[in-house]
Amino acid sequence: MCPSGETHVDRIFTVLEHDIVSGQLAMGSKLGEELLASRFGVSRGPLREALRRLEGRGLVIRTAHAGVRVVALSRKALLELYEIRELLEGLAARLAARNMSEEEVASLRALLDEDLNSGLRSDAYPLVFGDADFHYRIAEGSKSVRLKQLLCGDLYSLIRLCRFKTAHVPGQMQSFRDHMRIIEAIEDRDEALAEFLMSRHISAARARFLTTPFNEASDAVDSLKEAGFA
Amino acid sequence: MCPSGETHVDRIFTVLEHDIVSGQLAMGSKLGEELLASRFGVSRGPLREALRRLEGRGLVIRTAHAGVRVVALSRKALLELYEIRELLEGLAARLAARNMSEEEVASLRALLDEDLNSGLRSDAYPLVFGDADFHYRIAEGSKSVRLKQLLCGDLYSLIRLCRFKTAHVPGQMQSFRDHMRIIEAIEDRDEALAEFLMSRHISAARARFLTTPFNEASDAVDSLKEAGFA
DNA sequence: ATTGATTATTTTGTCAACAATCGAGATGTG
DNA sequence: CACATCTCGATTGTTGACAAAATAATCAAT
Repeated sequence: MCPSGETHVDRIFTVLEHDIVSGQLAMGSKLGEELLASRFGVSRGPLREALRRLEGRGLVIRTAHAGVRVVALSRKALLELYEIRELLEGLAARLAARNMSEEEVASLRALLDEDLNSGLRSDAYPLVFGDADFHYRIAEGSKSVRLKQLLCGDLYSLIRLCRFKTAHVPGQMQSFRDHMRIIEAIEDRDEALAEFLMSRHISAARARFLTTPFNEASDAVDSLKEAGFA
Repeated sequence: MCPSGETHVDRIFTVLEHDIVSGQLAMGSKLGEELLASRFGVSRGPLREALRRLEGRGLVIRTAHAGVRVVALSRKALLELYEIRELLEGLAARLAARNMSEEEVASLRALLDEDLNSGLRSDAYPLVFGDADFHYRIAEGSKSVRLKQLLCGDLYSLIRLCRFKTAHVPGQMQSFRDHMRIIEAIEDRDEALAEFLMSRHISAARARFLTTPFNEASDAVDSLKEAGFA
């Protein structure tokens, strides 16, 4: 029933995590236990445990006797995430310039060159994925397990959760040029420059986000909180 | 049976979290379900859910059909944590200098003055608590809920987990002087200085940690990992 | 005596049923 | 008509039992 070690909880956790960070489950959605359990073809027990794991990672919020909902990130929370990510991605770039193997550097360079050829003509969608991949590899290359876990597992997930709404079409070219400069710094093993460029890269993304209208429901959440209802 | 909203899972989670970060549960300890369930006077269901929450927060590690153990932090992992905390605590100090209310600043100042009077004569133990309280208030004063959650909930917990072993008796006076300088910077609303001082404060702690012999079992874990057994 | 396979026991994973709690709609009252 | 209360339905919290897997113990063979 459980092929090769993977338990039901693991499977459900993975699927739900993906559905949340990919935006298929809207922020604030209620996750009824009975419904989800039947959808996954399991009992409520394993499902609840998977939800508890998501709760521990801050992707869902459970209120006693009321059920669990997908976390609703307010504009303020998003800005906090960007502020943190600005520092941590910078650190990752610095460590990557120090610790990445030559093979990893070459592979990343190849990835960027490929994006340059295929991504320029078309829409922004492949660039979004390319962007995710780029940052993922930097985190990987930092050789810091905890840092990679923080950036890829927690922070980046939550940001991507909202990125799908705020189309960041403007600035995609600038973003790509940032990436090019960053990998040049890494190739030169210039730690300080890599950190600076990456920090500024995130800072620019935050600034771009700051100017977006942000017509989301989370604004309503903010209003409620400010009014003292939550 | 459940007085006012707090469910069994919440209670167990809180107790276990405290027991882990306070060192009462040694790193790598196995947490048998049946035993713990009887100790808490509940069934295995809620206990497992609490463990799943801890798993999501990275405080325990579960291997399928083998049980859950308290996370064993290697020396390398500790250093990674210090590296991250250096940046994040600096950010917290900068934001605290910007966002802390006058009351919070005054209260923090009072706390330090009190420590100065009561803590100088005696052993280092109250200073450890004072240190935790100091950093907690800075994180709180940053007014960034995510940052506070990261520092207090995850990073600081894990570091305190090992702090109890590495007696940081040397440098306690220097640490206290650092705190004094930091609050002065916050009182002056000098964001850059507060960030710099706090970063250096953590950096010094890391350097101190780096020179400790570290006679722990996690070294064995490191050796095993390097040998490719895990 | 050590190694290997095999059984036994313990521990974990899952399930279905029960109890407790909350929310919505109905009902009665000012 | 507004408002408070009550009842009922639905959802969550908890439990004990059962199935599956892994560790521990047993024993035979070299």
